[in-house]
Parts: sequence; C-alpha cells; structure tokens
Amino acid sequence: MEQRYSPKSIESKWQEYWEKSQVFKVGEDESKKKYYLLEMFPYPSGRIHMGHVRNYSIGDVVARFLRMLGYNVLHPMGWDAFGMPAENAAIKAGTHPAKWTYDNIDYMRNQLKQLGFSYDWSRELATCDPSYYRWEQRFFLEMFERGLAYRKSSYVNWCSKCLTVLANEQVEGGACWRCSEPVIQKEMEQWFFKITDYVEELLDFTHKLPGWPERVLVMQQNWIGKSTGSRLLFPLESGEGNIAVFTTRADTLFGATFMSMAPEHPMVEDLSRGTPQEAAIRDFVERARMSKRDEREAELLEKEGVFTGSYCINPMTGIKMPIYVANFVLMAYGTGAVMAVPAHDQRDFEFAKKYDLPIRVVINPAESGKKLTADELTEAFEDDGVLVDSGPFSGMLSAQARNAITEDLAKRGLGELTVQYRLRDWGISRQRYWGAPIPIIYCEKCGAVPVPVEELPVKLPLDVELLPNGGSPLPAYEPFYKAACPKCGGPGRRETDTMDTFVESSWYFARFTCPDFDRGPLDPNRVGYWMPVDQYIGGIEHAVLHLLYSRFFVKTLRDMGYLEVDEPFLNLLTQGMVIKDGFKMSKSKGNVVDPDKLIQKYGADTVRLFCLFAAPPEKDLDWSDQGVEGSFRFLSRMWRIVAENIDQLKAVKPWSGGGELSKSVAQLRRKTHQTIRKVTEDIRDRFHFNTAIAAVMELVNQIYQVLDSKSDDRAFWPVMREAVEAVVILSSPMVPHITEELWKILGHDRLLLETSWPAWDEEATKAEEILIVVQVNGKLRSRITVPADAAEKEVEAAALADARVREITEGKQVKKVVVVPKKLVNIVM
RNA sequence: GCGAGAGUGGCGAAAAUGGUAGACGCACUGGACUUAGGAUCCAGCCCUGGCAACAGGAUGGGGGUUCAAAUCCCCCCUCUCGCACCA
Repeated sequence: MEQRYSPKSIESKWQEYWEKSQVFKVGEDESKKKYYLLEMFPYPSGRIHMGHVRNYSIGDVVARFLRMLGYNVLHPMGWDAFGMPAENAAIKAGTHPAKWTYDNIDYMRNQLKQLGFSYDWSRELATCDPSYYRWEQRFFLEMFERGLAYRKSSYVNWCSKCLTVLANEQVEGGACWRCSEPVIQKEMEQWFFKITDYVEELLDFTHKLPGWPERVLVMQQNWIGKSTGSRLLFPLESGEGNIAVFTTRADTLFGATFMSMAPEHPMVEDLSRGTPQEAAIRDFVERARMSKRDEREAELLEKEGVFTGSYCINPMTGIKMPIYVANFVLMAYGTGAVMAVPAHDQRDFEFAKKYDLPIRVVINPAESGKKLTADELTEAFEDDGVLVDSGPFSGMLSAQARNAITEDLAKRGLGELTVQYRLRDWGISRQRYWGAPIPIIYCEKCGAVPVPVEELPVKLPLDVELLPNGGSPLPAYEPFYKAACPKCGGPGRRETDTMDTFVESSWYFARFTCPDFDRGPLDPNRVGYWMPVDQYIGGIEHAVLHLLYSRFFVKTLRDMGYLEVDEPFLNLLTQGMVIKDGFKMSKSKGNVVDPDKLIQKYGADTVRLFCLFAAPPEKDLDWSDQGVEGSFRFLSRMWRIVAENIDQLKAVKPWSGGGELSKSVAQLRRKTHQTIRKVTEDIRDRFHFNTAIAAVMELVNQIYQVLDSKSDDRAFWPVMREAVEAVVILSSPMVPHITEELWKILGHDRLLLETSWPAWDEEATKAEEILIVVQVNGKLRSRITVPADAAEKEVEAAALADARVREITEGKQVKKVVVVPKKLVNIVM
C-alpha cells in the first residue's frame, strides 16, 4: 500500500468501477422502502461551479447514507437544457444552440462523474430533447382542452435586451431576472397557464408542508398575496356604466372623494373622449406606458395624475367624484381602479394635497377618543377605528362596517365581499428560439387550433440560421411556420413562440422515474412507486419561481390523471450560497474557484469534504483555500492510520466484545460507539454534516493518541480495527473514494457502499464513571467523578464532600442543592 | 414601510430539550524530527491578573425570569434576505 495518500488514481479507479458495475442503477423494489432524493438539475452553462458542487455533495451524502441504511434510493441527474444563454452564446461563437448545449452537457457530465456522485446515469435526461418535450406539448394540449392553457392579450413584462416577455415571477425589482435590464410594459397576445385556478390549494398547502423551510413558505404566501375585501361599483355620472374597484377598506367609503385609475385601464380613453382633458390624458398615458417599470415603481417617484374630465358618483354619499388617471395605480392588481380616500390612505392623501382635492375624515381612533379634522391632518390616519360622518354606519367599528357597508351596497347590486390575490396567471410564451414549441396552429377560419396529439412532437427545427440581434428566427422560417389547419385543412401558421423554460423544470422530477417510457408522459406504475420526491435540495433563489410553478404543475398533472400526489416535494432543503472574499462567487466579481483545478490538485474527496465541513448546509459557505488544505490534511491522516499499521490491522478481526479492556483501549472503544451514534444522528436527523465530520475527526485524533500509548492489551488491535473501520464507514458518504479504497486495503471483498451502515452498541457508549460539574451559587467550582449508576443522594454527598467545595462552603449555611443527573450539582447558599 | 432570519475567539464554526461557552477545523506561537521543510508529530492558543494552583470578566447593548440563560421573556442597536405605491 502507498504510504502517501494520492487521490488521483484511487478516484478514477472507483469511478470507473461504479460506472461499469452500475451500482447506482435502481428499479422499483417493493421489498425495500423507497427514497427519492433529488437535487435541482443544472442549466448546462458550460462548467460546474462551486454552488453545484456544494448542492450535489450534500445530496450525495444523503443518498449514499440512506442506501447503506437499506433504502431503495432514486438519485437521478439531468439537464435543464433549454434557455436563452444557449442562443446568446451560439450567436457569439458562431455555433448552434444545440451543439453548444450538448457540448456543455458532455463536459459537465464528466465533471460530475469526476466528483464521484452516486447518480443513476441511466435515467439522465435533457429537456431540449424531443423525447422529453413532446410530453410537455401533450400536457399543453390537455391543459388547453381544460381551459388551463389559454390565450389573451394583456400588458406583459418585456425585456428589450432579451427580446422576450417575462413572467411576473421573473421580474426582480422592475428588472429582468436574467440580465437586469429594466422591464417595460407591452401589450401582447400571450399564452397563459391558469395557475390562479389553484391559488387556494397552493396557499392551503403552504400550511401542510412541515418539511419545508418556513421562510420559503412565507415567501410563497407573500407572492400569492391573498387579501379579503370588497368589490364595489361606482356609477358614472353620465349614467353609462360603473367603475369597479377593489378595496380592503369599505369602511372608509364615505370618505372617498375621487377616483384613481391606472393609465392602462381600458375605460380611460372613453372617459376622457370629448372632454377638454382628452389631449392631456393621451399625453399622460403615453408617458406612463413608455416609462420603465422600475421608474414607475420607485419609492421616490412622485405621485402624479391627470383629471379625465369625467365623474363618478359615490354610491353612499352621492358626491360627484372626479376620475383621475394616476401613475401609482397598478393595472395588474385588483381592478386597476382605486377609490381614493385621502383622509385614510397615505397615497391618496399626498395626491389630494397635490391636486387640491377634498379630504373627508370618516374614521376616528377608537381608543383615544380623539377627533380628527381634515384641516389638521398632516398625514392619513390609516388604522381601524370608529366611523363618523358615515350616515347610518356612524359609530360602528371599522371591522363591522366593512361588511355592513358592502352588504348594504349589495342590495343595490353595487357591492360584494371578495378575495383578491396578487398572483396572476403564468405567462409562458417566449419570443425566443431555443425552447419547446407551443403546439398550436393559427387558422384564419378556425382560430387557434391545437396540433393533434398524434402529430407530436412539434419539433424545434435545428437547421435555422440564428439572427445576430438575438430575435427568434422561427417567425421567418417557412418550413416551420407553414402548416395546414388541422381542423379545416386550410392554410395555417404555426405558433412560433416557445414555452418558458420553467415549464420543463416543473415536471422533470416526475419524468426521472420513467425517462424511457414512450407510451405516454409518465408510467403510472413507476411514477406511483417513486413520487413524491422525499428530499429536494437546491438554492433559495428558486423559492418562488421554480418551486411554485412545480407545485402548480403537479396539481394539474394530478387532475389530468398522471400523478396521484398533491405536492411534488415532501422535504425541501435550501442550501446557502458559496461566498468568497465577502461576495457570492460569480464571474463578474472575479472570485470564482474552478472545481476542475481543485480536483486536479486535491481530489474530489477533499473538495466534497470541505464543502460539507465548512458550514451547515443551509448557511452560506465562506470559501477558504486554507480550509481546503485542512480537509486534505485530514484525509491524509486517515490514510496514514491504515498505511502505517496495515499489517497489525489486517491480522485481526474487529473487536466483538467480551473480556476486560485496559483503560485507554476501553476509552477508544467507547469513543468509537459514541461516534457512530453521533454521526448517524447528525446525518439522519439534522443534515449537519459539519458536526458529523468533526466527530469523526475527534475519533481519528483519539486513534492517534491510543496508537502512541503502546498498550500490550491483547484486545488492542481488534479494538483499534473496530475504530479504524468506523472512521472509514462513517465518512464514506462524504468521501466515498478514499474510504472505498481503504476498505479494500483492510481486506474486505465486498464493496463498502454495499455494506450496511453500522449500528452502535448503546452499552459500549456508556462510561462506568462520569464527570459531574459542581457549582456553588451557579459558579463552576469543582469537578468530581462518580460511578455512572450513582444515586442522586450519593452524587450530592460526593459533591458536598469535595475538598474545594468544602473550602468554599466552610461555615456557611447550605440552602439548597440541585442535582442534575449525569450533569451537575449546584449548591445554593 | 411590511415580513423572515441572524449577531458567540483573529477566522469558519460547536453547544437537541436552559445545566462545564468555544467541540472540530483554519490561522498563529513554541518545541521535536530533519541538510532543509511550506511534510509530519507534540504542546499552547477568549480577555484581565498570577510562575502556578486559581480568581474575575465574557455569547451585539440594556433589563427580567430561574438554583442555573448563548438558549426563555421585554426594550433597543446592527446586519442579511424576501416583498414593496397590492388599494
């Protein structure tokens, strides 16, 4: 055996062996308990980065650990392979997105293999493959049939750099999530998935996912943004129709003195037509539309508006309310129109002050009994309170009045209690090339006609020329767009938009259970066996996007009969970022660490070990080159224990109990079993790999000490062997190559990864004598050793008899003695 | 502004259920082995005082509950994240 630990040849040897013998390939085995462990699959951007290494190292520990515990573990890997970077890179490099993508996949697959992850590679899939997206197109058609996929024209988020539409979830602070270009509003015909049909269930289940981090659930709840209130109608002065508003404060209706509308509101044009305000309104609306969304939503943006020239009537007071178009009203929320109550809403207050509109106080503070007056207000009073100047409702509390006023209006058909959500339907059309085609043909006669299921997949043509500006070549590519109407046979035009790539990632986890199934999207038997995912691991950045879409998609697949689960992911672990020099590792910060180089220098085991040891998984990990060095040093120490003692170790069997042990040997055996317990519990119950590794390090340290002690106990080597094997087995999920090698060197024929996880002997973890801490008045004063089975009274007596304790308690009255079994004695004076 | 989370040595971090604060690792210091070592091994390493045994202080700050608080409660400060004119 090599005296020095040199990972290179060891690692490639075992990787080849694992691959050849297909040890990680799994099938449905009813005799075993299944466990579906999944890490978020990567976008094939070119190379694996440290974030991936960390994510997949965490997953691999769990997968290997559970395998050894006897679970049937599904642990697949694939590629989120459609997406814009492929197009941009291909244009730049003069290649094709498909080639770029598949080349990257080849490179990255190799990187993952070099890291030794225990994937069932036979299940690998790439979402850009027609054998994958054909089923997505099928889902689309079924969703279309059920009205869950529909087309509508609306204002959508447009990124002028990416030349495509973005879903709301993909807009961060008014800018494109991908390129940070400010997003503008553009009116377009788009396909939508009706996620709002599932809004209540999506919200409801945020309370039924105990295995998810609270903050992710809260983020989803916030995103869904449920609020209960009233929908009220304000008749137009002209008598021709009403304006609908949503309000959570129907109790303030008597204080509504004007109306504010979003610039995009469809009634704006009619309301201003023929009035002196027509030109001013047109100008204002145009300006608002062109202004970028981040400017419009910026906190400091001053409230501005223009009178439309028309009025509506307050249905309670009968007062004429001027209708304004205001820049702060969002078309996207509620009805796009807001009843303005300046006394009780800060925005309306500022607006009223600016344009000199009337302010009416209708709520007073309930407790202080203070009376507010419009003249004295310096800011809106937004709290609930007691109604005043509100006709028959005066004197009521806000909470009651909200219902009472709405019900009163309901009698006149002007109001109803309603629920409003922030969540809107998921816009999935993308004006890009590298995505799954939407299987629709437009016919002048028949409209939007679905492609017949038998004709799927609608293949994305690969023989196109990309446009230098990044726009999709499909609308100009006749062989693709030219199609006959499936209904009437007349001339048609194929949909040239592609689907949002988040659609692919919304169901890949289900496809992993049966990636070769060709008689439908999902094999009911296999998907039934494996789903749901028991443990999902990935970055927090997908808290809303991917994780909400996937939850929705699973519910629709369930309702279409493809799945039987309500939720895709039973447990979710969101791992922290990898930080270096205070910043998240990124190309733009120039602080990336290349996994290839590290593997080259230290081997995969060291890289994995460091990622697991430096921080618990959910926290950010501070990268440290010296820390990596330390991880390598530890593995070298582990190696040396075996290398320097191989003959003696091989000559014996692990200690199996029986007989007296000398002190240091007995201590080593106790430490061994305590470590087995600690590591098992840390991995199983808490995913705290850092403390599990620390425990193994402690055992290694003790092994070195005991090796130094040169005991002539005949149990020495057997106990030593038991300890060394524990080190090897317990660290094997984290560092699988070195441990597999050491296992073999120790003389085992069977693979370490086919070996059962060790059980600890509870008896062996117990010491016959234990250390008890003695406090006087809560201060640590002494330590005593007592037999482990000593009774409380005996422990108390021993503590009081302790020399140091007697020194302190000398001549004083002991008031009370607290004995905590096996821990401490506190003497109170 | 709203919501969530976090503040512990020079650094990354440990301390299920309140019970020896700082395990483990990094860095640092000293020593051993060595032609040499940036390899390895041993020892030290929160602050103050002391040769030492030991004493006192210390988990962002202040108060409280308790025999006992990093941990529970109240107030304040700082940082991170998410949402943000949502009517």
